[in-house]
Amino acid sequence: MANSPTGDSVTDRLVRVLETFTPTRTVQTAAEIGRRAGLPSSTAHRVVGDLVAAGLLDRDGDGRVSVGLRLWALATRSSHALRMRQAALPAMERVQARVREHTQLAILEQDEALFLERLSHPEAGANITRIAGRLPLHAASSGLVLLAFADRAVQERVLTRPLRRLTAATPTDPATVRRTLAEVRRLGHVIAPGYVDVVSTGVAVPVRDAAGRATAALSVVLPREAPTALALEELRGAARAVERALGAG
Amino acid sequence: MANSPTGDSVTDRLVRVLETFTPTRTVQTAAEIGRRAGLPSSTAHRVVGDLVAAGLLDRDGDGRVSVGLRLWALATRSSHALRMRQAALPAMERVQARVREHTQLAILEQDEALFLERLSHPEAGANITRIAGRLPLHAASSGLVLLAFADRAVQERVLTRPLRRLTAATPTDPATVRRTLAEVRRLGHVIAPGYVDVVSTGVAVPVRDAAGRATAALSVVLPREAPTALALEELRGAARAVERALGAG
DNA sequence: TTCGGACTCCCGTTCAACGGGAGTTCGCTC
DNA sequence: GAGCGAACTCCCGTTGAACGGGAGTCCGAA
Repeated sequence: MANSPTGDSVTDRLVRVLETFTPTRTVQTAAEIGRRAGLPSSTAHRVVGDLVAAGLLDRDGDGRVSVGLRLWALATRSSHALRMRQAALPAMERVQARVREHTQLAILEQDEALFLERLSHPEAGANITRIAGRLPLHAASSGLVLLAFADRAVQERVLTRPLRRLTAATPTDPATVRRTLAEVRRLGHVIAPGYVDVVSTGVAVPVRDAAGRATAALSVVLPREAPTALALEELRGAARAVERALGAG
Repeated sequence: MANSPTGDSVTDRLVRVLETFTPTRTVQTAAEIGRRAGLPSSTAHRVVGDLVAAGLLDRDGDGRVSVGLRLWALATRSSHALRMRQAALPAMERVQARVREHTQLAILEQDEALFLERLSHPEAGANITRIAGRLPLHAASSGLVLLAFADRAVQERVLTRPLRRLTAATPTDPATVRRTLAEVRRLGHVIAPGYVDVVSTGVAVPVRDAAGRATAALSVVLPREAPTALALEELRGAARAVERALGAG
């Protein structure tokens, strides 16, 4: 029946189906989903029907479906993301007001940096990241602090896999990244010029828990050659504020 | 096998499991989940294990589990909630800066008002609603505008079911609510004194689509006897801004 | 009118999920 | 430290729900 050799439970497939949706592809037909998830047509239609019935997908006027609000409502029961966001927002607003550039909050998820929140500044330039967007840990400034203060196991896993190059400046040599991580641990911050986007520099600091691990990263995206001192100072203060808020909450 | 008589697919059960989590109960043991979802012990443990493997639940140090970040990441592929939130946030920030009270964004979901976002004001009092929280449509000011500009079918469904009383002031007579809805349609806003919480008054306006239906509601929570004129004016402006942003986006 | 794609329905096959039950671990109480 | 209960894991025979090939419908484009 299942032609796929490795573990393919109903739950796995559900996740696969949901993952066919991306920020730029938010509505699809059942047939498209089936093709992308590798399901036979009749199965795809049945599964999509089930998910619509359960409210995890919404069917619009025509046959097209999108990820359902129900799922959003269920997901917000995720205490971690929500609590982190709540704890960080006030501090992020302060940073953004002073630095007047994009201010971001990211966490480590599935060996990538997942951006939970972003405050944009109208005067600031364009920005690649978006809420719920992801970037590789070795490239984004947020990712580097997350990685620097993560479990050794995560570091090994990430560094033994090929490191994707986003720009000419992206470090893709594991040894280089290792040196950067050591430096990050020493300084408590990272400055990543052009790693993600040639015209901008990311500045990031960790939000750490009692055990010293980074539970999140706060970052600011500056123009490539802009001074970083103010951003760094603000981020440090914000990180401490978030740590206090998490401890208190 | 399935002892439950009515439709009980794997997907349904997955949703039931996730729904055992609430904003105040964000971590549970597998056994607790099983009890609350009405599953036999061995099944509960197996199912929870599967969900953890799929990343939809996270297991912490001990045996306890919480809703996984993975789910959050999947859910944010829900274009509707995310786009609405993005479109509304700037306008909400303006309202909050001027009115200096809790400012909220809600949408209609599963015949309830689902709060997508809330900006709290430190000077403002306590507030019942929370992000991802829900309130009945006939009680919350947001709910009333959502209901007033919703499909007739939704209105009938809601009004033919018993209307829950939250405070002495909550309207629970369908005829009264109908009159209120007509009024809301005429005025384009609603003022709900004490319906949800005796000490506060909700003021809400609809964000409408091209067809005139409410796609969301913006609201402000004021102290019970506070003047509402400023809030109303700000909300109206904000709603128009959100409508423009949605149209442009 | 034909063609192709999206979708629905049907139905025989089959295997993965089911859950009872036994066993293990842990922490608490007396 | 014996006894107890709860949480959890593992095993395994049963079975019915999910599977998916295939045929049929609908619709729009060529």
